[in-house]
Amino acid sequence: MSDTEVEQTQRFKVGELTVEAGTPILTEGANSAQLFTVLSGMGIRHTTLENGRRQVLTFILPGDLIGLQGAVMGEMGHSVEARTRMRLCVFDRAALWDFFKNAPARAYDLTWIAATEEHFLGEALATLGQRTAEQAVAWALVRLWQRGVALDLVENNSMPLPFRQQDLADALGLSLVHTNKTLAKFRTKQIASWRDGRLTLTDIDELSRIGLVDEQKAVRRPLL
Amino acid sequence: MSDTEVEQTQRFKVGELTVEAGTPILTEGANSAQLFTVLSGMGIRHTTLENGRRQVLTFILPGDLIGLQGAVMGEMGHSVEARTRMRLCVFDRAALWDFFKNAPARAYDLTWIAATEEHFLGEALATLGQRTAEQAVAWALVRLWQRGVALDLVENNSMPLPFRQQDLADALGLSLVHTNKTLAKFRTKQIASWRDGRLTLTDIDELSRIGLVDEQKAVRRPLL
DNA sequence: GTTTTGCTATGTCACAGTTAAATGCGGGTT
DNA sequence: AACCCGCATTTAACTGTGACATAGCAAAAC
Repeated sequence: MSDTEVEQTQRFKVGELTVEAGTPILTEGANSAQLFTVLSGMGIRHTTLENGRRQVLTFILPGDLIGLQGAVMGEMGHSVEARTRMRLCVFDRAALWDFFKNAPARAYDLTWIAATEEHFLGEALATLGQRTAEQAVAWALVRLWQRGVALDLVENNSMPLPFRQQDLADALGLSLVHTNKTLAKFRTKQIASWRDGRLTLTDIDELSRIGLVDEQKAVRRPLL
Repeated sequence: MSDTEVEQTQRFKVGELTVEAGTPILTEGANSAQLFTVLSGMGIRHTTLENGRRQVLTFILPGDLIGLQGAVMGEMGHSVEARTRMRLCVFDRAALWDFFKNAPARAYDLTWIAATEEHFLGEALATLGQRTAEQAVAWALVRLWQRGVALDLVENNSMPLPFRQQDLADALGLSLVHTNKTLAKFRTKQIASWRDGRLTLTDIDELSRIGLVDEQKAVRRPLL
């Protein structure tokens, strides 16, 4: 971001917020008055069907924008929940329109962010629809790993991954048992190990091959 | 759209284009110089995995915007293909930035459109992940029906649906055979009938109940 | 008129993944 | 020390869906 862009963004920033793990940040169906950029910490976006089943839409990592959908559509289509303590930069929704009028470069970035989220959801849709369970778990770990690399979260072939196995299962439309078995298989084969809230990759090439990921770098996207 | 908005949009319109059924409009991986609004006709957005399997991301209906993702991200993450003859309103990608500078209201609508697409993909993801095959097919038919109603395409409880069963199967991550069997079940139960390129709904309430759809109206969104 | 092609329809069998239940472990609480 | 809770792990039984094969039909091509 250029100095001008930082200044423009700072003008719409209301403040910062810290939430503890487990805190609901946004609620499906509610009308939210704020958007947030994630400064640190991790969380999930999820939605619940009438049959009580939960779908995790995306895992939230630092740099992600939260709440744009509700801001422009008037009502949140999903909920957002913290999985660790999170620090958030808070933006006022009412200022969104001023943002478009006074900072077109930043507004363009917002559309870019929305398009990137859409692209990722499309990739996830293709995963659920056309990858097997093993391929899907591999795909998810590779994608999370790539984000971790981009965020400089990786040390000694390991990065924090403070989610539950049920979270990954609900993201991929798998049962908890099958997800557990698949992760055990990767651990046994010494490809990847996820335990104690950390992901360790031993063989990124093999995991990418299993997940049918062409190992392109994480998609470039702006921050708000 | 107000008169001013129409004028602003018209200034970025390059022209109109008619494509025949089967024509690829945008290609995954390519860099596209244009965006399109669908004036008439139908198509599909799809992507193909390394294993050769095809995922249909969305069905394209009149009013949809095509190519925004490629325009802001620099490269199309999926392909777009006409399923019938389609008339498209063509916008120049190079003019997108001017759009943001000179018509903030229209730029805001673009972000709104992107957020709406994202919301739909989230709902589709939840369908693939947490609905059974029967529930998924019912969900898809209800959502297509609702769009048909909003577009005034429905006559005598019937609307055009010029897609193949393989398209729906690939949208829901199901096999063609299973999709065929499920559609047959709906026909036998006299809930819905899809044949000869037309969808006829006999019992929208029952289909909604099966599909776990709360029958809210189609999400409101702007046009470009 | 015949053949080919694309799509839809149907039957059968196999299995990838689900469901239900039980167990183990570590951390927190009493 | 004992108990409780949340999460991970494991096992067994089950099934929804996929794969395969075959057939029918209409339109297009020859």
